[in-house]
Amino acid sequence: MPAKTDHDARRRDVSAAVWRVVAEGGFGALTLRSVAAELGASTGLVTHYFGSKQQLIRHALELAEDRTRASIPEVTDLRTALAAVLPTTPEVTEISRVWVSSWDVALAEPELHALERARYRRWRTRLRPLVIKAQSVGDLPPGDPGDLATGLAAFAHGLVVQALFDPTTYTPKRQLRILDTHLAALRPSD
Amino acid sequence: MPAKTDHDARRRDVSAAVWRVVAEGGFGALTLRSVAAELGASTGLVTHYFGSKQQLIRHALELAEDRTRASIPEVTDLRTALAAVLPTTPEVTEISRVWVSSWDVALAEPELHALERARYRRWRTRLRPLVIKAQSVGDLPPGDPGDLATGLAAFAHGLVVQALFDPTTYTPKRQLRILDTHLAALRPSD
DNA sequence: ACAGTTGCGTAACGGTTGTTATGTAATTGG
DNA sequence: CCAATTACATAACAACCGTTACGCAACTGT
Repeated sequence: MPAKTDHDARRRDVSAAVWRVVAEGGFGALTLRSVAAELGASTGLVTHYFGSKQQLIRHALELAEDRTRASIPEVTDLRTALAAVLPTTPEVTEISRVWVSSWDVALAEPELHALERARYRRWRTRLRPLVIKAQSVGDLPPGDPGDLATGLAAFAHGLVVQALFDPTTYTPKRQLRILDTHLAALRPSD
Repeated sequence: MPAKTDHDARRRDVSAAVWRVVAEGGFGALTLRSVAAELGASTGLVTHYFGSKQQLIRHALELAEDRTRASIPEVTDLRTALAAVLPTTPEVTEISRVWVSSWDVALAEPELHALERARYRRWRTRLRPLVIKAQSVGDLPPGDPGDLATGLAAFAHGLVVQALFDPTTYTPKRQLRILDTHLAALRPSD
């Protein structure tokens, strides 16, 4: 019944083209035709694997999530968890670019808005035990771990945005230094 | 020679329509026709006052800057300066929405990218003396004031984003509490 | 070998986009 | 009063958008 080609492999090709388009031009540049052109194929191929533009956008966000997860493998340490989201490598820079870019469309469309909110909640939930651990060894002051996780996530993402707009100023080394001195400043003395 | 209508007043009308469009739908929704429709006028009127779409985008960013400046009047205190950018009022929420939304197009277009970088640099420069003052009275630990300003700006903007996506969780009160406990945690216990 | 299914290029469709030209009414200075 | 200028609606324009339909080639199970 099924035809020759490896469906999943082809889908991954389209998927990769979607990523390249969004990584370079943001979500404003994501169109069926730009993906097709990036792939050197026709729009028919794109619609064959992704029925509509909504699904393309959805898929781009899933890709961002997958790549984020892949770039942050099983972290048990707060500093590492925060350092992992900073654009200190081309890979993470690309991912960050896509996330920040997605906020325009995510703020406009209620469904994507809810998705992004859920994503943030998951991130803070993942950060929470690391915060508690850091508190227990005296690396962080006492206080609501949720608020602390929010603050640290905020610090990290805010730094991401500044680094994206000013990569010359915020070299990888400088980003990590700022993170480290920030964490050091948060450590209660004794 | 000139005709009847008050040119500047009319221009402000168009300007207000531009703001309403961007505040509600983000930069993805900013088109000549959406502005005209918002104004109940024709596209001819819009192009009469703003020649091209580039200028419309540019103007929307200027508006955001103006409103930001207007909502942060002559701040001499670090906490107030940071609290002023948090979306704790409808007005600041609207402005924040526009800024975050603008990052998609700002990351894509080199000219807007440079503008946003400059804007961030100005903000940090304005924050710097407040940081130094806070350090001198023992509210902030010693260290590079530039790095501290970056970190505090990052914290604030990161909190802005989370609050925009989760206003139920981050009520104005909670935002300010998170800010205050964060600043308190940064105070060296000498 | 043939019927059925899949892969995907081609292309048409109606709608929207930014830009530009045209027309017309109203105002003003001489 | 008239020539010049401005304000703006109307609308044409080519380009582009997402979606859909069509058609053909290639493969598969029977």
